[in-house]
Formats: sequence, C-alpha cells, structure tokens
Amino acid sequence: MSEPALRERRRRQTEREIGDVALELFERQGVDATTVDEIARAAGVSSRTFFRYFATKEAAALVPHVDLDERVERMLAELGPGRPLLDQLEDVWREVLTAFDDGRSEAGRLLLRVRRLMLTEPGLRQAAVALDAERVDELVARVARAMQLDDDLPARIAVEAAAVAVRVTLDRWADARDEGRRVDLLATYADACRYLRELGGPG
Amino acid sequence: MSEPALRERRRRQTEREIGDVALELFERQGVDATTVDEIARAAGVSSRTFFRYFATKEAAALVPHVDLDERVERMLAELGPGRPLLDQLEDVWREVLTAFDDGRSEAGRLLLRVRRLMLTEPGLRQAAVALDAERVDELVARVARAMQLDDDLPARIAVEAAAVAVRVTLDRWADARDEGRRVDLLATYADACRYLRELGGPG
DNA sequence: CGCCATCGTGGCAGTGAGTGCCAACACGGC
DNA sequence: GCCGTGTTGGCACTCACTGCCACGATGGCG
Repeated sequence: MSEPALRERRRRQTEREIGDVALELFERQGVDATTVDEIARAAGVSSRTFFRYFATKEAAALVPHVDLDERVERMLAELGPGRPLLDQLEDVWREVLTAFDDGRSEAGRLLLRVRRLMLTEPGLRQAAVALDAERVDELVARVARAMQLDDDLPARIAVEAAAVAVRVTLDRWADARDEGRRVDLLATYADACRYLRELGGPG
Repeated sequence: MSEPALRERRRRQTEREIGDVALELFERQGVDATTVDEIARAAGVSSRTFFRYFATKEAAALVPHVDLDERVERMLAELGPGRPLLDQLEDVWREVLTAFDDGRSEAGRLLLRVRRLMLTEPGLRQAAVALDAERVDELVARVARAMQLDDDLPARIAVEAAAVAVRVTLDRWADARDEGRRVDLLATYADACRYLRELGGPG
C-alpha cells in the first residue's frame, strides 16, 4: 500500500479528461480526421502521455464501455454453482443495463454516445469488439476456475452467448436512438435472451 | 464480360503468393517483427502493391480464412424459410468443416496454420474477429432480405450464435493440435451446437 | 524544514503502417 | 501498328506508436 490516493485520483481524472475530449472530437470530426496530438492537446497533456493512458487512439473513447464492463465484473463476485450460468449472467446484465438505461445516469448517456459513434466508425467498433472478446476470455477463465470445470466448452458457449445478447441489444438501442426512435433497453434485452433460449426449438 | 480472364487469374495468383509468404514469415518471426516491406519483397511485389491487395498487414495472413467464409457463403445460396435458420446454418457449417478437417485438404492445412498463429498473435486474432463480424452482418442482412423480416433480431441472434459455435470449435481445434493432441473437429462442433441449444435448459 | 527515492510527464528521435499522386508499362481491342 | 484501360512501382507524406532521457512534482523520513 502506501499508494497515495492523490496520485490515483489524479490519474483517474486525467483518464476521464482524455476520454471525454476524445469522444467529443470523434463525434465532431470523425475518428480518422482526429489525431492523437489533437486529443492530447485538448486534454492538456502531451501525446506521449496520452499513450501512457491508452494503448490506441480508439481506446480513449471506450472509457464508458470499460466502466460498464467493470460494473458487471464487480457484480459477478458472487457466482454460485447452484443456478445455470446463463441465468446468473443475464441477471447481472439486466441489473446493470437498468442502471445505464437512457438518461438515467451520466454513465448511461456516455455509453449511448459511444455506441452511436460505433455505428458509423468501423475502427471504433473493431476496438470495442476486441475489448469485448478480452472480457469474455477473462470471464470464461474465471468461471472455469470457480466451478473447477475440466472442460470449459459449455461455460464458454454460455458466456459468449450472453455477450451476444448484450451486444445485439446495445446495437439496437443505439440504432433506434440514432433515428430518434425510443426503445426500451430492458425489453429489447429480454427479447434477445428469449430468442437465444428458443434456439433449440423453432428459428 | 470482356473481363480478360488473364488479369483475374494473375490477380488471384499474386494474392495467394502474398498470403502464403505472409503466413510463412509470421510463423517464423512473429507478426510484429515482420514488416510489410519484407512480405512484399519476398512475394516479388512492391509494398505499394501489397496494399492494393490487402488493406492491412494482418489481412494477408487471413486468406485461408476468407476462403472458408466464401465457401460457406456459396453453400448458403439455397436458404429456405421452411426449416429453422440455425439448423440450416449448422448443416452448411458441418459440411464445410468436414472438408477442412485435418490434413484432408490443402485449404484445411492452411486454415489450421492461421488458427494456431492466432493463439499467440493478438493482432491477428483481432483482425479475424473483425472479419467475422463483417461476415455476420452481411449474412444477417441477406437473411432478413430473403425472408422479408420486419424484425431482424431473431435472425441476428441465430447467425451470431452459429458464429460463436464455429469460432469456439476452431479455437479448440487449433489449441489441441498446438499441444500435439488430436481432436475430432466435427465432434467438437457437434458438442458446441448441443451446448448452444441446451442454453434454455440447464447450464 | 530539507534530503532523497520514486514516479509521472514532456520532448525527441525513430520505426513502420497506410495513402495520394504520378509516370512507366502491360494488356486487349481495333 | 495505335489507343484506352488497368496494373505496377517509386516517391513523398501523414500519423500511430515506442524507447530513451532529463526534468519536475510527490511523498516518506530524519
């Protein structure tokens, strides 16, 4: 320990600042037309420092997305072997999505901005997909460890399936709001989960 | 018409050549340690020409993967509304995977090399994931058009789910063969599909 | 308060991916 | 033979990203 909270707080603050500025600039002029130097300057740091906070240009705009994932990860602390894995994952996601729905929270508003940007920015979407894949891998490893599975195939399928439901839901959400339509995030998520479970039956 | 077959044939040949060389070099020295200039030179073209064939360095090594996808796409010509979508997708994939299994074909051997490389090369995996996402989007659009769906949510879920099963299967395959173990590609795929359909029940 | 270890930051130089532009050349039709 | 089209290579350029080093701020400690 002896980790001075000041440093940590400043670090988080700088990270937020860079992330906010990046998102703003990406929205205004597009990802390709925005240089790292521009973002860094607007955030009051050097471009060299930018890369100490984010590995890539796109990663800076994904801070709200990381927040979402971390929230889920924290809530998944109590993963029990009692109930089906998919049920537990969906419960957590349902709760988290509730908190992020529409303008209910600042985090939700930020997430919506990112997801809308992703609709027109392939590079950003790719970065988000890569991030998602990492999270899935981590989660699978964690589940396999916690449940002491000798074969992680079913766990991987379940986690990936849950991720698909969430991704599809968020895309719908962003797409609808992009056209001015209003959708119920949770209702859409419920639909996605239902279709997922109905795969065994009809099509 | 009037498309001189010679040009086309040459183009394909050059593409193969670059792809082969790229895969070879990536295997030998790693993706990061290999420059585009190196690949281009080894393939007998300029680096400027390289980028007329492939948008990124990683894309060059994914030629075998594109072959796989194109094969699937061709076989999906006869998509009918009669049977559940997932069933039809799985049928096609089962057939294609059979053709690519182990050393049964040159295409299969190449695919295995790529998938093994992906295990240790994050950049390559990311590129493959991005490619996969594009294919999924195309396929969803095609299905929605063919079946005249007003809501593509169930179709998207089905296509994404099918993609998950394949991806997981290929990863297992590469991972096992990487450790010298031998796995039955089709049996693994059958397992994955089964777990997918059992999501509604247990976990 | 002042000394010292540690860490974050900026500047700088360098690599290499990816792009626009133009001239040279090969093809295929006439 | 000539000409329109498509392909290639070279050049110059931008910019993402990295290693290195010196400087300044922070926080512990006497």
